[in-house]
Amino acid sequence: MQPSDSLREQMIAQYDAMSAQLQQAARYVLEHPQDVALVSMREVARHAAVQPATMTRLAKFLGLPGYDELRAQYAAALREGGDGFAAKVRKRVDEGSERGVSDTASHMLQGLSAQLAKLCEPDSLRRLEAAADRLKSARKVYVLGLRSSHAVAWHFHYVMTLLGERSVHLDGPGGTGGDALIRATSEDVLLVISIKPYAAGALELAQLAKELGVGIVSITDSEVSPLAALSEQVVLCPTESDSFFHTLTPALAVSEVLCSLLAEFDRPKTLEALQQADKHLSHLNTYTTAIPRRQ
Amino acid sequence: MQPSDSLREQMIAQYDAMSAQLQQAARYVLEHPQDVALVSMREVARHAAVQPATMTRLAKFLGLPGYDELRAQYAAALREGGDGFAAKVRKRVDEGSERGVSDTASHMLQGLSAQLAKLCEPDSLRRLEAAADRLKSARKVYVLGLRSSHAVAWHFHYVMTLLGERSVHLDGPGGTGGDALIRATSEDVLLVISIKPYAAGALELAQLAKELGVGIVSITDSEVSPLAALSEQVVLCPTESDSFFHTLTPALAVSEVLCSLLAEFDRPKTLEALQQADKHLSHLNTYTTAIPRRQ
DNA sequence: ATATATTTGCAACAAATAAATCATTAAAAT
DNA sequence: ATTTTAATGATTTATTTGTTGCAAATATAT
Repeated sequence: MQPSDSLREQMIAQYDAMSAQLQQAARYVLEHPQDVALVSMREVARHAAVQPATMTRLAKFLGLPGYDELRAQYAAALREGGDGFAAKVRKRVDEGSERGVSDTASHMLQGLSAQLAKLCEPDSLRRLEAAADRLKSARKVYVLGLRSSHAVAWHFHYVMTLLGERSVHLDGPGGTGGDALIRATSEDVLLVISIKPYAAGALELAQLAKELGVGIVSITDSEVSPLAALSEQVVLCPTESDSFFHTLTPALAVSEVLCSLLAEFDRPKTLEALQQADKHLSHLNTYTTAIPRRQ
Repeated sequence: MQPSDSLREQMIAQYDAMSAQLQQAARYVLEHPQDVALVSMREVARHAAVQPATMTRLAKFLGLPGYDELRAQYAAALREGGDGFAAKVRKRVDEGSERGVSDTASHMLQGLSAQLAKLCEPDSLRRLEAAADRLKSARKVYVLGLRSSHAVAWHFHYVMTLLGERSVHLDGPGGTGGDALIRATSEDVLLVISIKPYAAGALELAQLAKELGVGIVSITDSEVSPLAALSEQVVLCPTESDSFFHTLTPALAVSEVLCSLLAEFDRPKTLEALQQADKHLSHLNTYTTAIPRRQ
């Protein structure tokens, strides 16, 4: 809520060393931090009953290049306060000052880290829970994700398969992916993942499923995503990244959380299913720990 | 945190009635409410990749006299949300009352966030950079990831395809995935993703590739992973999670970073490739922004 | 295919902004 | 008491802001 603390403390500490007008300005700033962020300098000055120039002088007195920097600090503070949870992580991003070659990588990773932290906000958690509940109640879960979202859809389906849940991946060669919906009923749910740019095929299938009475749960990137209008439950995930592309990492994280919530719901059943999968896969020699010898 | 709700809801409700540019502006506003309150209109417009005039038009479309009123509403909302203890305390209370399901989710997400943050350590960054360099020098990049790692492999390959790079995904029906290695040479590199438990098939193929002289770059979970011994470059990613399963999220993040580093290496070429891909995909009507009409 | 709206980008505008400059005033020191 | 110093207020200047008018481009209807 306060600007990087150092500023606030500095103002208090140096308050006695200020001139009368400066004190008056500083006092107002201390007592109305939001105004500094949200209102123009002249208006702040008017409220504080000082000359506009005094605000500039206050900023310079504090060692800042100008009033804009003062406002920027208060704006940043307000941002973090308003956002709540992601605050700490976001701060680290700003503080990251290593300018190197691997800076791109570092920035990206820190950004992703912040985005995941942001998913911990109450609203997101509510949505996750609601989505998990809806999936839980389904007889069968169809999973759909085209193009970039394919990775998320597939992973969700893969994990659900290990769990023994009745998961069906809507994907197949020659555009036959949608065929599995033939026997879908209103007892089933379709989990569809789609982020901008939205693949037309995924939307068409979702639309079709909805007309069949299938419940729709979606992982998408916006309240105004075309998917949102079709869905009973929507989980939102950010996709912005410093790079040329949208990131899928938050979407994947969301899908993993959904898997977890579903698994957690009935732990004994989950454990049993996993043991069964283990046995099956070890019979097939699917996994190894040593480097396999080739003959 | 949201502007008196009515505005937000109005935007969502009337979203479909907006023109393309208006939608783009509205979308940004919805997703970055703080920005509207804290930075100038022109800057918001720049971030939203929209003309300044469009922001004014958006405000008028919503029935407001001008953009200033829009900002005022968002500023007022931010005041209430960010300012008071009240908001935060209320949030905490809400959170506390449901110490159940959403706690699992929150824990997982925070854990993932921390893991990504850890990937910013110098050692990881060095490995990422080295891996990117090695991939950069390759004539062709084969990508391999089986079972759970399939998601990561596929996503990497998908992005690289958009970049126009010569990427080949070692995957195919009926176990024919390895066939693409037939003409692999020492000028090529294989990127293989594998985490515990390691799929035997992936290791076999990697071993084969190595015998062909193909350079191996791997994303894996441990220094003592069987992959590490085969690889010229290894990027390590954590996979531990609170849930029953190993998490793929860090691995995916790593692969996205690698894509970024490769894309960043030759920005002009990247941009050209992306434009070409854009054109191609729009010819095919791959993407949509509206809900497709079904006939 | 043509005509008619609608949407979009551009450029110019007046208003407002923060900072810089200078003159005046008050205070401190000699 | 006078000089020196700092503080304050008024004025000016170069930007930047939000808005508007208009033409090009696009979509829609006839």
